[in-house]
Amino acid sequence: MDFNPGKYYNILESLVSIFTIDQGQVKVLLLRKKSEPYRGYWILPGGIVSNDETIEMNMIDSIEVKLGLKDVYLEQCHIFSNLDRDPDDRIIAISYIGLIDNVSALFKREDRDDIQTAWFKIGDIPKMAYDHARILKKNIEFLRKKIVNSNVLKSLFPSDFTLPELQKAYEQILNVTMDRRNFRKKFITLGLIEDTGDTNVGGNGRPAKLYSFKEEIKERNLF
Amino acid sequence: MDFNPGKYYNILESLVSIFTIDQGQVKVLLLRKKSEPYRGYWILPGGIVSNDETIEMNMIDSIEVKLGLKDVYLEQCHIFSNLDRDPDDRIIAISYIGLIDNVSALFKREDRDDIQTAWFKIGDIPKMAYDHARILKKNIEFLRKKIVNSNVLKSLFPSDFTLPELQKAYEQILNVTMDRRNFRKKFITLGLIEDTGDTNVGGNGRPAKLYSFKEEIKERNLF
DNA sequence: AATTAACTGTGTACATTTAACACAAAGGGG
DNA sequence: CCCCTTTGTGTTAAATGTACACAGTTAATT
Repeated sequence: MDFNPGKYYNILESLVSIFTIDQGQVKVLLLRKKSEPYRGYWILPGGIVSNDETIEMNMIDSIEVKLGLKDVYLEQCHIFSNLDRDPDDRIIAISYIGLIDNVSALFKREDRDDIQTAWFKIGDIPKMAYDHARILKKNIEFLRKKIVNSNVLKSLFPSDFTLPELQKAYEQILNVTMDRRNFRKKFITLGLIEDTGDTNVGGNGRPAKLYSFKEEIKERNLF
Repeated sequence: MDFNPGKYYNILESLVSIFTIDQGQVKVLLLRKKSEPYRGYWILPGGIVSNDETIEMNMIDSIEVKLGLKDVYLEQCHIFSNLDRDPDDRIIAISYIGLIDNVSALFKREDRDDIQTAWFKIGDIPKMAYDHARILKKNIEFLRKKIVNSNVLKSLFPSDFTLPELQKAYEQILNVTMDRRNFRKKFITLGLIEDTGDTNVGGNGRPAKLYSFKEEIKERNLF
């Protein structure tokens, strides 16, 4: 390796698609760009990685400082290094998916002058800056594979969820419909969840039983 | 983003675990370190990423220049950014898996004074420098998932392979044994391979039929 | 109080897939 | 010609997935 100054110096940004369940809808958190270029377009939150921190550390910091969110479940997804990502600079993007339950999501910081955020349904994404639409798409694809190969959705449903709620999340992410009875059978016979003994309140019909995930998050074929 | 010089400048290296089939054995290509630190230990091949190339370009170049190999099937695996990876420098590693068929693998460049390479059985890895053992392990784990979710092993068996050969590759990578008849049935009923009409020669028992993969590489649940 | 609407919980029969298993076929070597 | 080795094929039982109908619980309506 020679020392041609700069040649081997790269700028890295971390980008995250944070998902949550809001009113039964799977949503992703986006940030509105306040300045040119792409003013008014939406972007994935993230930060520039310093050379004295890990990418994960940077990700956690960015999420906490800019969004006010803590305890986001993170998983590395993909690196984007095409030269034309940003017309001005050469920046390599490292994308993550993040999962946060609806209660923790309430602590999201209020919008300020310089930061405006919003949750969008994953089927209804606004116009996005740079190649962020592509990155988000890849991240959703990643999440899709993840939820059929692990109980990772535990992070969206930390405790006391109903099976119809869980099923709706699966249906939205996988973009399919499932049979209620078979869905229930699957999760119970796989031993993934347990009945808490309680039922929920305020629904429209018969109250649903409340469940919680038994095991920690780990890989396991579900579907 | 401020312009504190250097703060946001990162050094990236690409590292690849190139797999092939050699005499029925799944092997990975390693490079022997000729200088301190870790002299004599083995490392994954790779290169430092310049800021005028994509990581993939760098990977392809490194493989061609240092190893003399072309047409390696590549797939991104994981990023390692811990601060203690290398005691001297802060280098972020981006790992890939590479697959190359046994014929193309023959074109590997001869060893020179500064580069010594060798193929190692994946169950019999030598002592490795830095965190490369960990990275290789993660890459093998990645390959493992990959072969049950896609026909990616097509890159190791470009044409005219026998089913027992293919099965042995699966068994080594997954570290299991499988039933011959069920294995055959699986690949045939899934429509993944087709009979070429020929049989191989020089074996010990009954000559095996030769097959070839029908489809291009794509994701699909096999096991 | 009875009825209706909306939603949840449970069981059962059928189809499909996986898993286990035994024997015949083809070549090489004595 | 027999023996050894390895490959190719079919069949059966078990497990899993799929489709489907009805009963339970609550709130709203009459």
